Amino acid sequence: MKITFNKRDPVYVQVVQHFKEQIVSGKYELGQEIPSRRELANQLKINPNTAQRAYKEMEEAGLIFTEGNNPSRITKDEQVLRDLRTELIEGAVDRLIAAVEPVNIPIDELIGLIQEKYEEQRRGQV
Amino acid sequence: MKITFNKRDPVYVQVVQHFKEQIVSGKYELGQEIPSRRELANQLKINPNTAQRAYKEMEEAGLIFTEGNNPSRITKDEQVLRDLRTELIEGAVDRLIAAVEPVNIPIDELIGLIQEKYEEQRRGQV
DNA sequence: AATTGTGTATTAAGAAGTTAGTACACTAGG
DNA sequence: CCTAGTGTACTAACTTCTTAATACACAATT
Repeated sequence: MKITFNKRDPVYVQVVQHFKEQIVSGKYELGQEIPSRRELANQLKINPNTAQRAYKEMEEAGLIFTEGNNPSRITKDEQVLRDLRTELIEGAVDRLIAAVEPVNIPIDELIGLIQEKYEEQRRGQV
Repeated sequence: MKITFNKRDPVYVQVVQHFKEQIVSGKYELGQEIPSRRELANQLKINPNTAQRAYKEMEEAGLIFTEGNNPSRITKDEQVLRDLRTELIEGAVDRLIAAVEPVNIPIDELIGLIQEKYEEQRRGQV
Protein backbone atom coordinates (compact mmCIF):
# COMPACT_ATOMS: atom_id res chain seq x y z
CA MET A 1 0.00 0.00 0.00
CA LYS A 2 1.39 3.33 -1.04
CA ILE A 3 -0.24 6.66 -1.79
CA THR A 4 1.46 9.72 -3.17
CA PHE A 5 -0.27 12.53 -1.36
CA ASN A 6 -0.80 15.96 -2.79
CA LYS A 7 -0.76 18.99 -0.55
CA ARG A 8 -4.04 20.37 -1.79
CA ASP A 9 -6.56 17.90 -0.46
CA PRO A 10 -6.85 16.61 3.10
CA VAL A 11 -5.04 13.35 3.66
CA TYR A 12 -8.11 11.51 4.84
CA VAL A 13 -9.94 12.50 1.66
CA GLN A 14 -7.11 11.16 -0.42
CA VAL A 15 -7.08 7.94 1.54
CA VAL A 16 -10.80 7.48 0.93
CA GLN A 17 -10.30 8.25 -2.75
CA HIS A 18 -7.53 5.69 -2.95
CA PHE A 19 -9.68 2.98 -1.42
CA LYS A 20 -12.56 3.83 -3.71
CA GLU A 21 -10.29 3.42 -6.70
CA GLN A 22 -8.85 0.18 -5.38
CA ILE A 23 -12.30 -1.22 -4.71
CA VAL A 24 -13.73 -0.22 -8.08
CA SER A 25 -10.71 -1.53 -9.95
CA GLY A 26 -11.24 -4.92 -8.35
CA LYS A 27 -8.07 -4.95 -6.28
CA TYR A 28 -10.12 -6.05 -3.27
CA GLU A 29 -12.40 -9.06 -2.91
CA LEU A 30 -15.85 -8.60 -1.41
CA GLY A 31 -15.56 -8.95 2.34
CA GLN A 32 -11.80 -8.84 2.26
CA GLU A 33 -10.11 -7.63 5.41
CA ILE A 34 -8.30 -4.31 5.14
CA PRO A 35 -5.45 -3.06 7.34
CA SER A 36 -6.38 -1.92 10.83
CA ARG A 37 -6.33 1.83 11.53
CA ARG A 38 -2.97 1.58 13.22
CA GLU A 39 -1.50 -0.70 10.59
CA LEU A 40 -2.60 1.62 7.80
CA ALA A 41 -1.17 4.58 9.68
CA ASN A 42 2.15 2.75 9.92
CA GLN A 43 2.21 1.83 6.26
CA LEU A 44 1.33 5.31 5.05
CA LYS A 45 3.28 7.20 7.71
CA ILE A 46 0.20 9.09 8.77
CA ASN A 47 -1.48 9.60 12.10
CA PRO A 48 -3.81 6.83 13.29
CA ASN A 49 -6.57 9.40 13.71
CA THR A 50 -6.30 10.37 10.09
CA ALA A 51 -6.69 6.73 9.17
CA GLN A 52 -9.61 6.51 11.56
CA ARG A 53 -11.30 9.46 9.96
CA ALA A 54 -10.89 7.97 6.50
CA TYR A 55 -12.30 4.62 7.62
CA LYS A 56 -15.16 6.31 9.42
CA GLU A 57 -16.16 8.07 6.22
CA MET A 58 -15.96 4.85 4.31
CA GLU A 59 -18.03 3.05 6.89
CA GLU A 60 -20.69 5.74 6.80
CA ALA A 61 -20.72 5.45 3.02
CA GLY A 62 -21.25 1.71 3.30
CA LEU A 63 -17.96 0.86 1.61
CA ILE A 64 -16.60 -1.06 4.57
CA PHE A 65 -18.06 -2.62 7.70
CA THR A 66 -16.75 -3.54 11.11
CA GLU A 67 -17.70 -6.47 13.31
CA GLY A 68 -16.63 -6.63 16.93
CA ASN A 69 -13.16 -5.34 17.41
CA ASN A 70 -11.73 -6.88 14.30
CA PRO A 71 -10.20 -5.02 11.39
CA SER A 72 -12.81 -3.64 9.02
CA ARG A 73 -13.75 -5.40 5.79
CA ILE A 74 -14.79 -4.38 2.31
CA THR A 75 -18.55 -4.45 1.88
CA LYS A 76 -20.18 -7.54 0.41
CA ASP A 77 -22.98 -5.49 -1.13
CA GLU A 78 -22.48 -5.54 -4.87
CA GLN A 79 -24.99 -2.76 -5.33
CA VAL A 80 -22.74 -0.46 -3.30
CA LEU A 81 -19.90 -1.32 -5.66
CA ARG A 82 -21.99 -0.61 -8.73
CA ASP A 83 -23.12 2.68 -7.23
CA LEU A 84 -19.53 3.58 -6.43
CA ARG A 85 -18.45 2.87 -9.98
CA THR A 86 -21.28 4.99 -11.32
CA GLU A 87 -20.43 7.75 -8.87
CA LEU A 88 -16.79 7.85 -9.96
CA ILE A 89 -17.64 7.88 -13.64
CA GLU A 90 -20.53 10.32 -13.54
CA GLY A 91 -18.68 12.63 -11.21
CA ALA A 92 -15.73 12.71 -13.56
CA VAL A 93 -17.93 13.34 -16.58
CA ASP A 94 -19.90 16.04 -14.79
CA ARG A 95 -16.72 17.84 -13.82
CA LEU A 96 -15.48 17.62 -17.37
CA ILE A 97 -18.67 19.08 -18.78
CA ALA A 98 -18.72 21.84 -16.20
CA ALA A 99 -15.09 22.68 -16.87
CA VAL A 100 -15.42 22.97 -20.64
CA GLU A 101 -18.79 24.68 -20.50
CA PRO A 102 -17.37 28.21 -20.76
CA VAL A 103 -14.97 27.20 -23.50
CA ASN A 104 -17.52 26.43 -26.19
CA ILE A 105 -15.51 23.62 -27.67
CA PRO A 106 -17.28 21.52 -30.32
CA ILE A 107 -18.22 18.09 -29.01
CA ASP A 108 -16.33 16.32 -31.78
CA GLU A 109 -13.11 18.13 -31.01
CA LEU A 110 -13.51 17.35 -27.32
CA ILE A 111 -14.09 13.67 -27.99
CA GLY A 112 -11.08 13.55 -30.27
CA LEU A 113 -8.90 14.90 -27.49
CA ILE A 114 -10.30 12.41 -25.02
CA GLN A 115 -9.63 9.49 -27.34
CA GLU A 116 -6.06 10.66 -27.84
CA LYS A 117 -5.39 10.98 -24.12
CA TYR A 118 -7.14 7.73 -23.39
CA GLU A 119 -5.03 5.80 -25.85
CA GLU A 120 -1.91 7.56 -24.67
CA GLN A 121 -2.63 6.56 -21.11
CA ARG A 122 -3.41 2.94 -22.02
CA ARG A 123 -0.11 2.67 -23.87
CA GLY A 124 1.66 4.15 -20.89
CA GLN A 125 0.37 1.68 -18.34
CA VAL A 126 0.85 -1.40 -20.53
CA MET B 1 -20.78 40.24 -11.34
CA LYS B 2 -21.74 37.43 -9.03
CA ILE B 3 -19.93 34.31 -7.94
CA THR B 4 -21.38 31.50 -5.89
CA PHE B 5 -18.48 30.51 -3.71
CA ASN B 6 -17.91 27.03 -2.43
CA LYS B 7 -16.33 26.52 0.94
CA ARG B 8 -13.70 24.09 -0.26
CA ASP B 9 -11.45 26.30 -2.36
CA PRO B 10 -9.87 29.62 -1.35
CA VAL B 11 -11.92 32.61 -2.42
CA TYR B 12 -9.13 34.17 -4.44
CA VAL B 13 -8.71 30.94 -6.41
CA GLN B 14 -12.40 30.89 -7.21
CA VAL B 15 -12.25 34.51 -8.29
CA VAL B 16 -9.37 33.74 -10.65
CA GLN B 17 -11.24 30.73 -12.01
CA HIS B 18 -14.31 32.85 -12.61
CA PHE B 19 -12.36 35.42 -14.56
CA LYS B 20 -10.63 32.73 -16.61
CA GLU B 21 -14.00 31.33 -17.60
CA GLN B 22 -15.39 34.75 -18.39
CA ILE B 23 -12.38 35.60 -20.51
CA VAL B 24 -12.36 32.32 -22.42
CA SER B 25 -16.09 32.43 -23.02
CA GLY B 26 -15.68 35.83 -24.64
CA LYS B 27 -17.60 37.80 -22.04
CA TYR B 28 -14.78 40.32 -21.99
CA GLU B 29 -13.30 42.27 -24.88
CA LEU B 30 -9.55 42.40 -25.28
CA GLY B 31 -8.26 45.31 -23.27
CA GLN B 32 -11.57 45.79 -21.50
CA GLU B 33 -11.43 47.45 -18.10
CA ILE B 34 -12.37 45.27 -15.13
CA PRO B 35 -13.59 46.46 -11.72
CA SER B 36 -11.00 47.95 -9.40
CA ARG B 37 -9.88 45.87 -6.43
CA ARG B 38 -12.03 47.84 -4.06
CA GLU B 39 -15.01 47.79 -6.41
CA LEU B 40 -14.76 44.03 -6.91
CA ALA B 41 -14.49 43.56 -3.15
CA ASN B 42 -17.68 45.56 -2.73
CA GLN B 43 -19.54 43.63 -5.39
CA LEU B 44 -18.54 40.21 -4.11
CA LYS B 45 -18.62 41.10 -0.43
CA ILE B 46 -15.06 40.02 0.04
CA ASN B 47 -12.05 41.73 1.55
CA PRO B 48 -10.14 44.08 -0.76
CA ASN B 49 -7.00 42.12 -0.03
CA THR B 50 -8.62 38.96 -1.31
CA ALA B 51 -9.51 40.77 -4.52
CA GLN B 52 -5.97 42.08 -4.70
CA ARG B 53 -4.56 38.61 -4.38
CA ALA B 54 -6.77 37.29 -7.16
CA TYR B 55 -5.78 40.15 -9.47
CA LYS B 56 -2.14 39.73 -8.62
CA GLU B 57 -2.28 36.09 -9.67
CA MET B 58 -4.00 37.02 -12.89
CA GLU B 59 -1.45 39.70 -13.60
CA GLU B 60 1.42 37.29 -13.02
CA ALA B 61 -0.26 34.85 -15.39
CA GLY B 62 -0.51 37.57 -18.03
CA LEU B 63 -4.28 37.54 -18.05
CA ILE B 64 -4.64 41.17 -17.08
CA PHE B 65 -2.37 44.19 -17.07
CA THR B 66 -2.26 47.45 -15.19
CA GLU B 67 -1.14 50.85 -16.42
CA GLY B 68 -0.55 53.70 -14.03
CA ASN B 69 -3.08 53.79 -11.28
CA ASN B 70 -6.03 52.87 -13.40
CA PRO B 71 -8.18 49.78 -12.99
CA SER B 72 -6.61 46.74 -14.60
CA ARG B 73 -7.57 45.55 -18.06
CA ILE B 74 -7.93 42.21 -19.82
CA THR B 75 -4.84 41.32 -21.80
CA LYS B 76 -4.74 42.18 -25.51
CA ASP B 77 -2.48 39.22 -26.24
CA GLU B 78 -4.52 36.72 -28.19
CA GLN B 79 -1.88 34.04 -27.67
CA VAL B 80 -2.49 34.26 -23.93
CA LEU B 81 -6.16 33.65 -24.58
CA ARG B 82 -5.48 30.68 -26.81
CA ASP B 83 -3.13 29.25 -24.19
CA LEU B 84 -5.73 29.77 -21.51
CA ARG B 85 -8.35 28.00 -23.58
CA THR B 86 -5.99 25.09 -24.16
CA GLU B 87 -5.11 24.99 -20.49
CA LEU B 88 -8.74 24.79 -19.43
CA ILE B 89 -9.58 22.08 -21.96
CA GLU B 90 -6.51 19.91 -21.51
CA GLY B 91 -6.66 20.22 -17.75
CA ALA B 92 -10.27 19.07 -17.79
CA VAL B 93 -9.53 16.14 -20.10
CA ASP B 94 -6.51 15.10 -18.06
CA ARG B 95 -8.55 15.10 -14.89
CA LEU B 96 -11.24 13.03 -16.57
CA ILE B 97 -8.77 10.43 -17.78
CA ALA B 98 -7.08 10.23 -14.40
CA ALA B 99 -10.43 9.86 -12.64
CA VAL B 100 -11.74 7.04 -14.80
CA GLU B 101 -8.41 5.24 -15.00
CA PRO B 102 -9.16 2.84 -12.14
CA VAL B 103 -12.67 2.15 -13.38
CA ASN B 104 -11.73 0.33 -16.57
CA ILE B 105 -14.63 1.73 -18.51
CA PRO B 106 -14.59 1.08 -22.27
CA ILE B 107 -13.81 4.20 -24.24
CA ASP B 108 -17.01 3.94 -26.26
CA GLU B 109 -19.18 3.81 -23.19
CA LEU B 110 -17.35 6.77 -21.73
CA ILE B 111 -17.80 8.81 -24.89
CA GLY B 112 -21.46 7.90 -24.99
CA LEU B 113 -21.93 9.27 -21.49
CA ILE B 114 -20.08 12.45 -22.36
CA GLN B 115 -22.23 13.04 -25.42
CA GLU B 116 -25.36 12.56 -23.35
CA LYS B 117 -24.27 14.97 -20.67
CA TYR B 118 -23.03 17.45 -23.21
CA GLU B 119 -26.33 17.52 -25.07
CA GLU B 120 -28.22 17.66 -21.80
CA GLN B 121 -26.24 20.65 -20.71
CA ARG B 122 -26.63 22.42 -24.04
CA ARG B 123 -30.39 21.97 -23.90
CA GLY B 124 -30.39 23.26 -20.36
CA GLN B 125 -28.64 26.50 -21.08
CA VAL B 126 -30.57 27.26 -24.28
C1' DA C 1 -4.20 -12.47 34.55
C1' DA C 2 -1.73 -9.80 31.54
C1' DT C 3 -0.35 -8.31 27.18
C1' DT C 4 -1.41 -7.08 22.63
C1' DG C 5 -4.27 -5.46 19.03
C1' DT C 6 -8.82 -4.01 17.82
C1' DG C 7 -12.27 0.20 17.35
C1' DT C 8 -13.65 4.61 19.37
C1' DA C 9 -13.67 9.24 21.55
C1' DT C 10 -11.90 13.59 23.28
C1' DT C 11 -8.88 17.32 23.46
C1' DA C 12 -4.78 19.98 22.05
C1' DA C 13 -1.74 21.70 18.66
C1' DG C 14 -0.59 23.20 14.12
C1' DA C 15 -1.23 25.02 9.36
C1' DA C 16 -3.45 27.52 5.82
C1' DG C 17 -6.51 30.98 4.33
C1' DT C 18 -9.14 34.96 5.11
C1' DT C 19 -10.04 39.17 7.11
C1' DA C 20 -8.82 43.51 9.10
C1' DG C 21 -6.27 47.59 9.68
C1' DT C 22 -3.05 50.74 8.14
C1' DA C 23 -0.02 52.98 5.13
C1' DC C 24 2.18 54.92 0.88
C1' DA C 25 2.61 56.75 -3.93
C1' DC C 26 0.26 58.27 -7.81
C1' DT C 27 -3.34 60.58 -10.83
C1' DA C 28 -7.59 62.84 -12.13
C1' DG C 29 -11.00 66.06 -11.07
C1' DG C 30 -13.15 69.54 -8.46
C1' DC D 1 -4.58 72.79 -3.59
C1' DC D 2 -6.86 68.99 -2.04
C1' DT D 3 -10.02 65.38 -2.17
C1' DA D 4 -11.23 60.95 -3.93
C1' DG D 5 -10.10 56.86 -6.21
C1' DT D 6 -6.48 54.06 -8.19
C1' DG D 7 -2.70 50.13 -7.26
C1' DT D 8 0.42 48.24 -3.91
C1' DA D 9 2.52 46.52 0.45
C1' DC D 10 2.93 44.96 5.13
C1' DT D 11 1.59 43.08 9.57
C1' DA D 12 -1.55 41.12 12.90
C1' DA D 13 -5.53 38.64 14.31
C1' DC D 14 -9.03 35.47 13.50
C1' DT D 15 -11.21 31.16 11.55
C1' DT D 16 -11.42 26.87 9.97
C1' DC D 17 -9.77 22.55 9.10
C1' DT D 18 -6.36 18.89 9.61
C1' DT D 19 -3.33 16.48 12.24
C1' DA D 20 -1.37 14.82 16.55
C1' DA D 21 -1.52 13.01 21.23
C1' DT D 22 -3.73 10.56 24.57
C1' DA D 23 -7.03 7.77 26.75
C1' DC D 24 -10.68 4.20 27.21
C1' DA D 25 -13.32 -0.19 26.50
C1' DC D 26 -13.27 -4.62 24.52
C1' DA D 27 -11.64 -9.24 22.85
C1' DA D 28 -8.33 -12.69 21.83
C1' DT D 29 -4.24 -14.91 22.84
C1' DT D 30 -0.50 -16.21 25.53
